[in-house]
Amino acid sequence: MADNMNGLKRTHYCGEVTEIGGEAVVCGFVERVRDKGGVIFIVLRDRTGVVQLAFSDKSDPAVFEKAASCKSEYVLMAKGEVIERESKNDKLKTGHVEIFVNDLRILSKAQTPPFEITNETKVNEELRLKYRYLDLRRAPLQQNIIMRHNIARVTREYFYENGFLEIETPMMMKSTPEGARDYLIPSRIHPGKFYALPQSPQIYKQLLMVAGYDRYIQLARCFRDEDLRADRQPEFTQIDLEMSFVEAEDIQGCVEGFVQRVFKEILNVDVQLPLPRLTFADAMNRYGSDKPDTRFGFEIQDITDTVKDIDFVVFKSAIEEGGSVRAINVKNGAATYTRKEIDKLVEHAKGIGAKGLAYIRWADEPNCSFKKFLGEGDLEKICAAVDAHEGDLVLICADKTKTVLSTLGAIRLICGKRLEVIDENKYNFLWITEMPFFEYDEDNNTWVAAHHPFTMPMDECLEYLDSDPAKVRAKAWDLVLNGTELSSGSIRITDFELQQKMFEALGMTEEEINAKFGFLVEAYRYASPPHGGMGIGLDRLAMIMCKADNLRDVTAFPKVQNASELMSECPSFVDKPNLDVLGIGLLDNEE
RNA sequence: GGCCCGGUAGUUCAGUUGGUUAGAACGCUAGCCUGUCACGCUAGAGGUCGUGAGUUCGAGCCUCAUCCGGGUCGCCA
Repeated sequence: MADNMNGLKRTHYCGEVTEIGGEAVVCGFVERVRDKGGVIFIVLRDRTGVVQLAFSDKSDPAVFEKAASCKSEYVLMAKGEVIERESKNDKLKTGHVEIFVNDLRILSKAQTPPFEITNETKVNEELRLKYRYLDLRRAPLQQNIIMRHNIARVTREYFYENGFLEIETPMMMKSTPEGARDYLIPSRIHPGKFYALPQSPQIYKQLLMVAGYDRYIQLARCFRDEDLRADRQPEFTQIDLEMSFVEAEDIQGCVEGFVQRVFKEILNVDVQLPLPRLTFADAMNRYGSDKPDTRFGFEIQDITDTVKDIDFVVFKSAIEEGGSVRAINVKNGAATYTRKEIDKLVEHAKGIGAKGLAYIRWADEPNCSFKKFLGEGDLEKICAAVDAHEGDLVLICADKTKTVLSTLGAIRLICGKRLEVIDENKYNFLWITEMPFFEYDEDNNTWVAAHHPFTMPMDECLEYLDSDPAKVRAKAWDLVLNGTELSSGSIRITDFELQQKMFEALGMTEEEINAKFGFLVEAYRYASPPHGGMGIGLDRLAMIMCKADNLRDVTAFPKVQNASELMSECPSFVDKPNLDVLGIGLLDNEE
């Protein structure tokens, strides 16, 4: 039988026992037992830190014997006098004190855990996720979860102070199959009908503006049934906001104030405002990405003009087909790349869709992979064009411009990481503006909305809506932090006629529009303030602020790559009666 | 769905051209130790080498399939 807590009340958290003298009652988990024979030390841990308990065989034998029986991860409560340690441990906040225990309660015994609960761990993540509740005892993970709490707290404080109302929107809503796949919820009362979990509260927050709530904020759970990545979980939390009577700059200004506040308060990092801006077109041209990491250089340079007369078929055919030749100059001693490493980069480029990479490696002298096609002075011209010097590696890609940019953008990131030129203590925010309104869908030869279909086109682009979709830019923008898309926002269409026209431009028939979004179009018939808003990825923000490299480290109970949870083993089959009541039969897996 | 990486005691890893009884560290168990703090010392237990098939006199190692996990491309309006 375990002991109880009768007669004891916690007076201190472990990490807060710092004052010598007086009595303390602490609770927590056994981090470590050091049994010296006549004296025993137990390190006790809770979420605030650790404190050392001391026991002697000269004092109460019952207490001493109980201390000797303690093992890792037992849950204890201990009362005793806070005394000075004979020799101090400078590594700990409580390293100068210990509690000389006169009342010890073993509240719960633990079986030996499947892995050691230590701050640093090399244990396979699969095992840690199966026993997530044990992994979550580890201090680094607890600190991440606590930091995430604090980010959420500061978020609420900031937006409340700025006049935002926190309003909950439904988790069960109408399925709108455009964009990401919905998670569906079958309806028992309406057999054959389904609710969807929200991909975002987009429509509801717009309707809150129609309803006159003016400023809305919600830490909204969102769900997308798509494949996972290190920075993508199927369920995630968005700092969702919407504002009335504003232009893009007003929303951006509000969010800038928020990031400045949260970085100052949580990390004591000063974020300089206003944040830098880059148009979407410039971002693509310079970094080959709509979410560039600007903490390092290696920018993409267009050398089409420089190489247009060189008799190298790879360059020639790319240019003739309307593409371009572009290069990145990988500095920082990249010429030390071995042939094997360069081959690997080329393979990677091929994996992205490029036909290959040409290169100039300038170790002792410029060594060029397409030397035999070069004329007198050509090499010098190319080197001059990209400012190449000894020690540099110039990687060149020739193809359709879109392919060239995405390839070099990806290769740039790989080189940046490999050469360790990225300052981990830097926080480079960047607004990406003037996003394209449409994207060309090459599979179906149609234009599709690059954003949700409620996004307002830029005023001067309205005339091209029908005639030249490629020219239309949106009143939409992203906020990028260190190469991660943190946030996305737009001004919404509030004119029902324009909204109708947008749906039509996206190829929807009137019937489809009415069936899917009729209630939204109708709402705008009753007048609406001009409005817009943003969604800020709370998980990604926490990930970057914790210096984690995946969302699992800032999510208490994350899913793995196949969208299952290793601890509870969900998703799971359900019994046939439960399916019957929903009117659902299965094609496969029926036994 | 494609590509890349990984899977050997509880954990982290080593394991030679394919060759005797598969090792180490930590953890665990038992004992000793009055000042440890990654405590120390002694002894011990602990393995279907992810799973299945194949090649071979012989497979942890080679081949094929498959499962699980990670990264990434597609996908994520």
